[in-house]
Amino acid sequence: MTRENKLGPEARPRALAEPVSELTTNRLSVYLRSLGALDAAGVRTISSQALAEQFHLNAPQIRKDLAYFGEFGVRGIGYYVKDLRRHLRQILGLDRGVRVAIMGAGNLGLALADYPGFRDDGFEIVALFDTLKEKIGRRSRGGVLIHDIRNFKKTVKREGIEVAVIAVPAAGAQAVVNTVVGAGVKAILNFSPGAFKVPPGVKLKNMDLTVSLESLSFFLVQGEADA
Amino acid sequence: MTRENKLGPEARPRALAEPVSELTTNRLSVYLRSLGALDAAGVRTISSQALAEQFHLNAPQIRKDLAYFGEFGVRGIGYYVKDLRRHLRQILGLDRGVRVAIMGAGNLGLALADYPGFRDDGFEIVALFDTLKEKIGRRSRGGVLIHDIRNFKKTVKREGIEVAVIAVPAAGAQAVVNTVVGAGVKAILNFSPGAFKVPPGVKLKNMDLTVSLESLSFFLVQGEADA
DNA sequence: TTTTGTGAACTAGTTCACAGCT
DNA sequence: AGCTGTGAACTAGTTCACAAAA
Repeated sequence: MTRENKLGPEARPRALAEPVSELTTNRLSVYLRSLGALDAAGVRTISSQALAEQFHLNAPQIRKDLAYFGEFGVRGIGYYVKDLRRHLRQILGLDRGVRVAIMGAGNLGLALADYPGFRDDGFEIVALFDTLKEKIGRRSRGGVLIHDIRNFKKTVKREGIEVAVIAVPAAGAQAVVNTVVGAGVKAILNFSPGAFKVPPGVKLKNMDLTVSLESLSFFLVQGEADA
Repeated sequence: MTRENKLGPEARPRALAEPVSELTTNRLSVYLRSLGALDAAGVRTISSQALAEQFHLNAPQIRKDLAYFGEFGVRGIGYYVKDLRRHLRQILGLDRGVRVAIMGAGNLGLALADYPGFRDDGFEIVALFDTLKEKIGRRSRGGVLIHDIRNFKKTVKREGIEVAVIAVPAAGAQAVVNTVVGAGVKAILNFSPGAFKVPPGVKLKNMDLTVSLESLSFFLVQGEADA
C-alpha cells in the first residue's frame, strides 16, 4: 500500500510514483482557482461532487486527480477548502513565486506583460525582451522594463527567470526558442505559430491562436452539415 | 464499404459518419500550416512520413486524421501539396472567410485585433466591443473599430460575425459570454479565466493563460524532484 | 449517513502491421 | 518499390461501483 503513517489530522502528501498527465495538472489549476473563490466566500469545506458541478466533469475524476498527490479529503465531509488550496499551490509550485520573462515587446507581448491575472497567482513578469533599439530601455504601461535580447542569458541568471513566454512573429520564433533554451530556461509558453524543436527536459506549451480559431471554424461548418 | 465512385483523378471527399475529435481538428490545422510553407517552397508532393517528422508524431496518425475526410493520397507517391491544402482549407471551413469579433478593447483585446496571423488564414477581425464610452468609436492601431457592446446583436447580424473572442476581465466574462450566446454566435474563443456555461450547440474553447503557466510551474517542480 | 479513495470496467486515442494501389 | 488506407492491438484517460472511514 502507498499509504504512509499519519503525521497529523490534516495533510498526507504522497511520494508520486506514477507520472501525472498534463490533463490532470490543467485541472488542478482549475480547481485551485475555484478554491480561491470559495475561500474568499468563506466556504469551509467542499465535496468532490460540488466541485464537479461547477465545471462539467464528474466527481471521481476530481478525487482521482487529487489522489495522485495524497489523501487530502475527509470521508463524510469532503475537502477543507483552505487546506486543499494550500496543498494545490504547493503541488503546482506556486508558493515560491515563479519568475517569468516575455520575449517580444510587440502588441501581444506588452499586453501579456501587464495581464493582471498573473501576479495574483504567484507569477511575476520580471522582464520583456526585444531586439529593436527603440524599444529597449522603455517600459510597458504596467512598468515592465524592455531588455536587449542579447542580454537574455545574463538577465535570466540575475533575475532567476524560470519561464519564458514567446510572443514574437513566426519568422523569428525558432531563433528565440533557441536563445531561451540556451540560457537554461526549462519551461516555455509559446504564442507563435509553428512547430518548434526543444531538447528533452524542456517543456514547450503551445497556445496557438490560429489552431484554436480553425478548430472553431471546423465546428461551425460541421454544425451546418448536421442542421 | 464507405468508398464511393471515383469522380476524377484527384478528390474523394467523404460523408463523415464518425464524429471527429478536437485533437484531430487541431492537428489538421497544424498540417495545413505546414502545407502552406511547402507549397510556397514549391514542393509538389509530401508523404505522411515526411510530414510526421516535422512535428513529432507518427505517420499513421496523420493518415488516419486525413482518412476521416476522404482519400486524398496517392499510393506510392504521397499527397499532392496543393490539393491537400485546398481540401484542408475546405474541411476547416476557411474558404468562406470567417468573420470574428473581439469582446473587450483592453490591452489584450487590442493586441488580438491587430494580430497579423489571423488575416492570412481566412479569418477577419471585423469589430471590437467594449462598454466604456471613451473607447467606443475609436479604433485599434490596425484600424478595427470599437463598438458599443449594447449594439452587439445588431452588429453580429449586419457583419455576419460567426466567432467571438472573449478578452474581458474575469469579473464580467460570464455576462459577456451570455451576450454573445444571446446574439446567436455559436463559437467562442475565451481568454478569460474561469469556467463558463454555454448552451448545447455552442462551442467554447478556453485559452487559459493561468492554467498554462501553472502547468509549466508544475513541470518545473517535478523536474527538480527527479533531478 | 455522507463522502472519500480506488480497483475494475469502459471509452477514447494512438500505434502497429499489412493488404492493396500506383 | 513506395506509400496510402485501415482493421487490430495497444495505451491512456475516464467513469463506475463499492469498501472503508468519519
